[in-house]
Amino acid sequence: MSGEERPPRERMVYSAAQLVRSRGVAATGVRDVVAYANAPRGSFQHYFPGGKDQLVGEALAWSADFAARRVASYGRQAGEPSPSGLFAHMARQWREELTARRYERGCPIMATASELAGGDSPVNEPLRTAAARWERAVVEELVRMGVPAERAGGLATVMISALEGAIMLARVCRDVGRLDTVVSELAPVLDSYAG
Amino acid sequence: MSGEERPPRERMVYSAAQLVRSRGVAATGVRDVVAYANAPRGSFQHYFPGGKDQLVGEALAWSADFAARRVASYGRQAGEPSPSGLFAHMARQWREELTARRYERGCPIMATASELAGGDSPVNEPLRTAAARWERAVVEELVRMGVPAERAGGLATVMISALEGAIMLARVCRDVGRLDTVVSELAPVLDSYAG
DNA sequence: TACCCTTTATGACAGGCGTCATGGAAGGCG
DNA sequence: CGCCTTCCATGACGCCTGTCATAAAGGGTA
Repeated sequence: MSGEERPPRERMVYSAAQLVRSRGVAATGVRDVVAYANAPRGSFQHYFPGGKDQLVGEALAWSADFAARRVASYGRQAGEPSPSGLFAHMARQWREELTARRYERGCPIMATASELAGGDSPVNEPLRTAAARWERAVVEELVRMGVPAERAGGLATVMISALEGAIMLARVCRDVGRLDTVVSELAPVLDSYAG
Repeated sequence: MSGEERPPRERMVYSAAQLVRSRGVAATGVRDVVAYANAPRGSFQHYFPGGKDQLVGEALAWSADFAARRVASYGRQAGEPSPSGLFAHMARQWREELTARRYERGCPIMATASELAGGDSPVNEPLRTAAARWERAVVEELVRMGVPAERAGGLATVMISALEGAIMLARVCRDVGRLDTVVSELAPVLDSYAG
């Protein structure tokens, strides 16, 4: 998009994120990432002395940052913000992504978790951090719109859980309608935080 | 447990399911499966001429069957069945599984979806069939307890989505509390199918 | 006994993986 | 000029992957 393209290191992190969330961690080779990023091969071991684990970890951090920004963007463009509105905002972005890219890419956190969360990989901590960052962004956005703090945590967990599951079902069934279903079904609970 | 152990073929399918849902598809080698199942190595290519894809496909079918049976078991042991009761039933089983096995194993459908649902793998169809089988089992259980048919589909989608996402978060954060949170937050919506 | 079909055994193949070692360009700076 | 740090290039290493080829047991049946 922009005239000058980003430096190789950044391109590799971004590329790793995209490849991981579309085929998973194990199926994403470092050579693939380098080629996808149009980066010099020798640069990989220079910028990522920690190897593949470091690359995946940074890809997760990048993704979490991206997700957090998306969440925070809701407050600035919503007239009358509400929990269900925020949830619909998040789901809509995924709906567009899935249809535009034909269900090619899913959530990098889910992909990494499925493969690594069960063991004791070094990527485990970046993974937990990424999930926490995303969750915290949702909580902060909820609190900002008036949801009591002790209620926001639970709502955020439900929103992220349902969204992740719906993304998965949408990809498996090749049907973005799952996202709409979850949004409309969940709207009542999300907005009844007063009761 | 039982005196006579199951035939090698069945053991391999079962083992494949367990390994896939703990480390993912790509990280699960056929040699691993054979060793884990205590099966003769030469038997793999005899029973699964379709190779790894066939094995993973059958592992998914087995898992879906297992999940469907678990769902159906609720109706037989619940005094006053309700949607939220069914959901709590499903979540409780996962809670026990995750704590007993220390978050080692997740959902095989999620694991396979994360790696393969984006492309055009032969495993894609078994994957979709497995998800549909599980979803259908939930729908049937809901209808059996009096939920209108046109409402059951949406509820089942929400339940499965939220459960899958909560499983993921629980594994990432090593905290089964996420499951309890989702159960208690979702209870109101699930039981308000009359309105 | 001989035969045949099912099941198991074993070794090899080509290819990909992550990582490492080594060496060369590029450019600021004394 | 020389030096040194940053960045890139290239080839190789050992390991593991899924698959195949080939052959040998096992166990009924005629």
